[in-house]
Amino acid sequence: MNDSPRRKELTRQAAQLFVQEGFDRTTVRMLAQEMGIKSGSLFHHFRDKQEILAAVIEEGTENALSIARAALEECDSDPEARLHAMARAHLATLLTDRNAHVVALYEWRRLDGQARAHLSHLRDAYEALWETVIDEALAAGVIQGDRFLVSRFVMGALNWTVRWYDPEGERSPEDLARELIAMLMSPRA
Amino acid sequence: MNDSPRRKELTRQAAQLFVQEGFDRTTVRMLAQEMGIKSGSLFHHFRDKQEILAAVIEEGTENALSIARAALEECDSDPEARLHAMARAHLATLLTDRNAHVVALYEWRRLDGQARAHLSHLRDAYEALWETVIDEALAAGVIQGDRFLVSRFVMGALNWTVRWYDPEGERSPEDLARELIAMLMSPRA
DNA sequence: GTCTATAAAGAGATAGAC
DNA sequence: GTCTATCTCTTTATAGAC
Repeated sequence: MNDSPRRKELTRQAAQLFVQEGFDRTTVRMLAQEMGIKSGSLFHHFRDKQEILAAVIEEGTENALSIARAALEECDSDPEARLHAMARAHLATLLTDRNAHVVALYEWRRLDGQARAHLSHLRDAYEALWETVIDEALAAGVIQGDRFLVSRFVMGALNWTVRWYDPEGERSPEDLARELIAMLMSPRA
Repeated sequence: MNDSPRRKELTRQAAQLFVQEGFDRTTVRMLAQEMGIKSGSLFHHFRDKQEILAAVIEEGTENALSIARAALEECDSDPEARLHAMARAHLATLLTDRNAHVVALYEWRRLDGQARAHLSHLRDAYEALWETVIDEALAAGVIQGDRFLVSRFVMGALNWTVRWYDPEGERSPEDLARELIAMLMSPRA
């Protein structure tokens, strides 16, 4: 529809509700209330509920991608440091930011075919970034295994943290990232 | 309500739909059609839709628990073999059986408070089994790290396979289990 | 145990005034 | 850009006949 700051803000608020309640259980009336408007007004900003979901997922994936890229640029080329940076960036968008990226991962199936086609290149770009960093680590021998499987196992371990991580607990997202990478590392040759 | 074979069969069919569509998007009419009855008749077997979900999740967790226990009994006490057995059992119930256990993991949040209270001991028992096996592996030094984090990372990597595993592809669930455990193993001292 | 019929509530979305 | 009002459809669940 457009890209106004207003729409961005509404998208951000929608993301919060989608995480809390799930997309299916979030009604347009709940969304409107969160945004401080009436439900009828919502459709001035978005064509339908699907479009809100697509906006949230686009925002969440773009954000994750740009944060990951920025984190990699601050690294030198040490494969372990780059793995670590990716894991920290991923957990930051999932557990600290705690919104749009979670929706992108957990509500992807609720996108209709058209939105999915439009957004899959973004998701693919993010996953490709992970695979690149994992390839570097495999090539350097700091981890071992199959590139495809390792990347999916690592992303799975990270994505599932959403289900059990307690922000009030003692461990920080950074602790989690460090422990996960440590768990994967092969011994120094 | 009861434990008839009929109810078990209906529960099995409900599980399939819940995996395909998600709990929220599965209507009682879809459930009834899958079961070959009319929607009104459904409420003779289950008090409400919530009770169907609770039945599916109970069935899925009990099944996962008994399969994991059986797999462990076939092992000797080698910690690596036991880890491997747990991973294989877990993936078998998720990817081969492909039903109730998936619902238990992915629709837990949709349970109401009462059902959650009633079923959490089952889920805890299953997670405790995992933690025991991981403890043994930590004690033997075949893996390293924090017991709590390792078990959650491993379960996360396994649970997320549901999202990307292709049953028509070249890799079997057994392949996945083997690769995951290999990825975790520390070098022999 | 299953059916038909329907009640009651809630959903997404639209129209037109302001 | 937001409001009120409302349409239309779908949802879960119930009642009572068979």
